[in-house]
Amino acid sequence: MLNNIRVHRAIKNITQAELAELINVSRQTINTIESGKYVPSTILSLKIAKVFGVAVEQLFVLEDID
Amino acid sequence: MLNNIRVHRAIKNITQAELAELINVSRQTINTIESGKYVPSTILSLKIAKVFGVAVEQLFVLEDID
DNA sequence: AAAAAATGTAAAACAAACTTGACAAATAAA
DNA sequence: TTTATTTGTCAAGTTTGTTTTACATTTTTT
Repeated sequence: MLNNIRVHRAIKNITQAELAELINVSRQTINTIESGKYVPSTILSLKIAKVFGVAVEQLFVLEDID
Repeated sequence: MLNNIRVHRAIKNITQAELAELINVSRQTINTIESGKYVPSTILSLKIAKVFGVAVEQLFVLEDID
């Protein structure tokens, strides 16, 4: 599972803390998601995608083949 | 959080068990997601959306205002 | 180069998602 | 109207996501 949060944060020029605040989660949640430690819930994915104005599919990409 | 899984299942004419098998989860997982008991992980959302050929946003809709 | 801001990381605790197994209720088919 | 298929639900257990607190490291600004 890959994600492009860092890229979209860069495009919008906001910090992890700012993104966290926008969707009401802790900064560590953003940090750990962004660094691929875990995949967020669908609710968070939708909220993050909404902030960036993109589809969930553009932010999170399935990679494992099963 | 609303979802349209049942509708898309109807369109594709597949059972809960068949959908479950397609994405390698238990039938109960599909059943409970479909009936709104909990929201799936982003990984499952992406897989389900892929099966139906729609975006995650078309399948799961945020409704609570925060 | 020093100070400030941003990011990485870790542990403990809790919440939410998911599984299995098993059975009841409803719907469809024979 | 009996049988088969599909769907609903419950409980217990495991795994994964999320929070909080706290500190270390890296990057940016002055």
